[in-house]
Amino acid sequence: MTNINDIAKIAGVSVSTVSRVLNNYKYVSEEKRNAVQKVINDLNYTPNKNAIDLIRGETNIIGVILPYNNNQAFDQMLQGILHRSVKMDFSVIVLPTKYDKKKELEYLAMLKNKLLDSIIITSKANAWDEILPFTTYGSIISCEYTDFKKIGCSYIDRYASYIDAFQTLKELGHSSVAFTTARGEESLSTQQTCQAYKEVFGELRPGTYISQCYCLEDGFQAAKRFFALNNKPSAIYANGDEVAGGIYQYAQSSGLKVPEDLAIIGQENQPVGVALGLATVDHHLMHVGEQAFELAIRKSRDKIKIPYNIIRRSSI
Amino acid sequence: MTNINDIAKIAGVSVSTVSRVLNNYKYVSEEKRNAVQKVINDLNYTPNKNAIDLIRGETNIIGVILPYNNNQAFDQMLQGILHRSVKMDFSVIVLPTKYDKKKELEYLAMLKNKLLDSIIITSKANAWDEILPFTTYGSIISCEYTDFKKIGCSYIDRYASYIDAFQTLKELGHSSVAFTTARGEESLSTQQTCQAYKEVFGELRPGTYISQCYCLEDGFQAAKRFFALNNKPSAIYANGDEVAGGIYQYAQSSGLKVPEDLAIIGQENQPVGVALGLATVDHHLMHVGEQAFELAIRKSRDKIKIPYNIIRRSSI
DNA sequence: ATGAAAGCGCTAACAA
DNA sequence: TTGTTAGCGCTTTCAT
Repeated sequence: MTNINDIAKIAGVSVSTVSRVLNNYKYVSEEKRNAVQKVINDLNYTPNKNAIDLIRGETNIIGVILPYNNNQAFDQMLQGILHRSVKMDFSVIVLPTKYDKKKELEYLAMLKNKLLDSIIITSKANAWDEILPFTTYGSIISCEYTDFKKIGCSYIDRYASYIDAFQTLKELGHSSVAFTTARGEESLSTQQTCQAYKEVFGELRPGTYISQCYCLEDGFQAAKRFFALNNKPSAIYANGDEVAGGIYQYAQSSGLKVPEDLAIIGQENQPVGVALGLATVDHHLMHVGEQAFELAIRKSRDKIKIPYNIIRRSSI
Repeated sequence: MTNINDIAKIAGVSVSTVSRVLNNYKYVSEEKRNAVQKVINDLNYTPNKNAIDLIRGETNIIGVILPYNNNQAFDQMLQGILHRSVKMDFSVIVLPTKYDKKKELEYLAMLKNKLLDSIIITSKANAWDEILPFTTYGSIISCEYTDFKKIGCSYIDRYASYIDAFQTLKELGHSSVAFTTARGEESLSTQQTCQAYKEVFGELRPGTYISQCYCLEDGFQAAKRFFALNNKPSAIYANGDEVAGGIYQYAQSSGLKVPEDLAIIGQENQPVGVALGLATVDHHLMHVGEQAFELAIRKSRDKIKIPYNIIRRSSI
């Protein structure tokens, strides 16, 4: 590894002069500047960013905490973040937690360790109490809404969107509505979906929803289970278009007409939903990610609400 | 920022003792170890990873160079890499190039700067000549095959798979086959597809393929253009299942029966293909990513070929 | 305009 | 077993 000392020695100047050339300082004579530059080019030298970061205490790297790397929703936010980061010359480091609290805390420590300028949390395992102290060391942005003043948010009003989705189905005349979720009751969005269901339909009877739905096959199996019940649903609100696609496949395979026998509505406006003509609630998660990135780099603590919209297609 | 000196001072020991406690060295008396640990806990101290990396010259971070962050294929490889990285306690930093040669070189310099242990290249802009010198500073793994001894590869035999796909269509009786690609002739995989086409069907007439196909809508438009030609295809090989899905939609919308009037085969076994019953060539790109990660961390220069397989569904 | 020297926070010989 | 000290590669005063 050739370093700044080598360059200085060969160019016949001091390390500080080399540093000045490197950082485009003034007060360097043209000749010395050229001499140094020549050596830099000849030796194909590049400064050690690590050493620079160590001193400067800034990295131009932002971390993204996300639970899994195989979840459509988190992926979309990540895409949005990457999108913006490319333009702004920031690197993005992906930090998957699997909802492991300890691991999450370790990642947050990277902020303290000056390895990261800021962290975007798409979904968290720890309580905010645990996370808040780290705001001392860098900005923390959440993709879920929180009241805490120290946390910037780029979020969607999930509860309102769930209400809206259920309301839409109700207005179409459905009284027997089922739904699927990703994680179980430990998940905020599952809780909110249940809450919204109660608000719209009055009560949430057991068997109304099925959790652990992530892919097409999960959707298929969920539909199968719903239709094995006494109280068969006339509409299903899926937690994603892939799952909705699986439900659609089940409908097809059992001769159910969509939407006459079964209405289906998904989420996130994915290709599979477009292809199958499935209605969907588009939460614009990519946009959520993009805005989160903006908040992160400008160290803002604003709360930005990203609007959702329902896309009506032939499945409802 | 409280640092190792503070801890040492307060605990009444030397920095090296603190360092030893931090790194679980032996030759530290229980009492000193406890004393140090107590101060560490009290002050909620965490070592500066940056400083550690600077000395050790290792980071436990690997970089992934990919052209875009919105391409199904690259995403899948990235998923595979992330998958493994979680288990191995490595962080992954995403480095999108947009095929910008300069940017790519900057990323490779991160290897030199000891910011990264190794780099996985999913697709590159620069020639290997430009890239090879960086192997001095860390391992570089390619997800495309190359002969260069210094580069480890986790790859698929794309050419063989293209041949196989075209051959499959030919054996089904198709003589008028069209195909779509992502990038144009500057792309290796486009070149290989063309080559394979020639090998199987003898010649590649103009209008046989359409490039810049990335999503459902692109597929739809491509199909539309194919069917505006005099020589309409009886089968289309799409460069992805999303594009294949768009082609399927076009077929539906113009009353073409699949596969009787138009056979469709896609790539990568995506949900949309499963939902629509589209045949596909599964290149197991996630697996490619997983293996690339393995090569990266063990600094291997092996060449691992990942087998593909054709999944026959009702669209052919 | 330029250089010497003091750090940044840590590890790792080397002594003791 | 413990402490002292010399770096890692760079930036940044402070002199000159």
